[in-house]
Amino acid sequence: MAERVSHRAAPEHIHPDEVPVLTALAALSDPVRITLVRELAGSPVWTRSCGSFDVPVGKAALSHHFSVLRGAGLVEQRDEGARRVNRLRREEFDARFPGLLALVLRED
Amino acid sequence: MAERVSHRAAPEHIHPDEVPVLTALAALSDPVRITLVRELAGSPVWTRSCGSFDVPVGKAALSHHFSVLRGAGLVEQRDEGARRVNRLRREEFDARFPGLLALVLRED
DNA sequence: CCGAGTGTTCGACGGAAACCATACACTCCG
DNA sequence: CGGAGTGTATGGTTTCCGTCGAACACTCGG
Repeated sequence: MAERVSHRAAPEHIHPDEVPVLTALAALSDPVRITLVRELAGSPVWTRSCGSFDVPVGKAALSHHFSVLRGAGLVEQRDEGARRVNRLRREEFDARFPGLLALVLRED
Repeated sequence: MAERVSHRAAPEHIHPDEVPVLTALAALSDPVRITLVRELAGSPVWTRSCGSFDVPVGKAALSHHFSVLRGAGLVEQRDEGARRVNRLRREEFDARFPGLLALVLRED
C-alpha cells in the first residue's frame, strides 16, 4: 500500500518572488557560490549532485552554500536516492530579478 | 598666477569597466549602501554632500561606505569648497552591469 | 545486515567587515 | 586669525560569515 519513498526531510525552498534584493545580492557576493551557479548553469537540469562541484571547500561548507542559494531562490533541490540533485531556477529567478543571473553568468 | 584650488587629496575613482562583478555585488550587499545609492538616485546630480544622507551610522563609517561605493564604480565625488558632493554614475555603471542598478533602485 | 557513499547539523575557530570615538586636515566665514 | 563645519585616517571593539572536524541520518549495494 504505502509508497516507499524518501524518509529524509525535504529541503526547504523559497520562491524567488519572496526574496528581498539584499538577500539575492548577498547570496551572489561569494566566489564559491558564484562558481556553483555558473557550473550549474552549464549542466543539464537535475544532473549535478551537491558533491559534484569543483570548489575548494569541505562538504560542510558546501552544504551551507547550497542552503544559502536555496534561501535566495536560486537553486532547487530534489532527492534522488542517496544523492541530492540540483537545478538552477533560471526562469523564476530571472522573472524576479531581470538580468541579474545573466550578469553573473556572462561575466568572467 | 597659480590657480587657487583645493589642497585636499582628490578621491581615487575607479571606472565601472574595471570593476569585477563580485566587487559590484558585494558593494550593493549592504543596507546602508543601498540606502545611499537610492537616495542619491532620487536627487539631482552634484547636490548631495556626504553628510546629507539619512543613515544610522557615524560619519567615520559613512566615509568608509562612500569609499566602497567609489571602489565599485558606483559613485563619483568632487570637492566643492569644504564639502564633498556626489554623483551616481548611472550610465557608466549600467553600461558595465546592465540592469543591476535598475534592480536596486526599483526594488523594495 | 553491514559497509561505503552522500549530505546535514553542530560547535568552534579565524578572519573580514562594520562600527565608534578620537584625532587630524582642510574650507569657509566672521 | 580663530572657530564652526565637513570629511578622512587611525586604532580598537564587536559582529558576522565562511570554514573545518566530527557526529549523525539516510540510501544503496554486497
